[in-house]
Amino acid sequence: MNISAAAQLASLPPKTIRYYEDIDLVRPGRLDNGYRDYSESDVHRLRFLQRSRSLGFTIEECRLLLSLYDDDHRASADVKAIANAKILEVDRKIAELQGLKTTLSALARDCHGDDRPECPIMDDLAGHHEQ
Amino acid sequence: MNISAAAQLASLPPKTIRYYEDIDLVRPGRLDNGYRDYSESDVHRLRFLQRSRSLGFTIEECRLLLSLYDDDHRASADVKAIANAKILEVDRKIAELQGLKTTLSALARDCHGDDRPECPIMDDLAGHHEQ
DNA sequence: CCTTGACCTTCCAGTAGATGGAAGCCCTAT
DNA sequence: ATAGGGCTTCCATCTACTGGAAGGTCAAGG
Repeated sequence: MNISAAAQLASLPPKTIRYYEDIDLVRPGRLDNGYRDYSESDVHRLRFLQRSRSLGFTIEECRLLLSLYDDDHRASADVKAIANAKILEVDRKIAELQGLKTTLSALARDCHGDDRPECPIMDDLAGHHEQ
Repeated sequence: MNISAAAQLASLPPKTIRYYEDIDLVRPGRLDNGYRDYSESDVHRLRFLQRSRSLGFTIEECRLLLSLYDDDHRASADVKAIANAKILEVDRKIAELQGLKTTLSALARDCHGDDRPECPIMDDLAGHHEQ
């Protein structure tokens, strides 16, 4: 499959996909005419990248996550430890999004749609969980 | 409060906080000696920025969200519409994180901690929700 | 067969969002 | 008064793309 089909499936611009190849995150095959040729599994990687990047993971974090699947030489114990660490991070992000949603919902609820609300929501703006 | 105290409370580097001032996201006062002076409400803004940036919202999206609280001239109907749109986005992000967590949990579970798992999890890597 | 248009390629420049380091001022503490 | 750490500004660098130019490829139509 060519790059724009892959782009469609992965919800990523072709430019970004080429960039991911430059930095060795994905290694599509090439056709005789020089066109990149993406397999199903390449598209899976790309979708994974799209998802985790849009959720605030850095490229290097994504590379690490992908390496969990790639690296046959990595000890399983390492894989497990890294995966568990990332799960905690994901849980934290979910909690933060839920806090954000609470803030936004309060704002939407308090807006009658015709006048400016009193909104002391600013107090809540930053969430209340200490870290 | 000076910049490093604010940095501590907001979980942001001082450098980033100065940058956010450059691009007019936060406007701390100044002491006579030229030092920046952060109020509680400045720190709230910064925490909010830290939170939403780390969750994948762009600076311009953050600016929009903050403007919901700032702009006394914006119609309430607009605030409500924007807040509701962002709530949908937040819900989508939460769902994606839950998908990511499922993937990572499966990986951690299938790793016995001593040997390489069979892991056909690659199939699941990109999540299964079409967009 | 040849052109037109929509692909694809590489390369190089520019943007967004920070981040690092130098040079110098401020403050407290010995 | 001088050593330390914190603060300031400014400029360079980095990450993660994004845009555009210049040119090759391919399927469709005249």
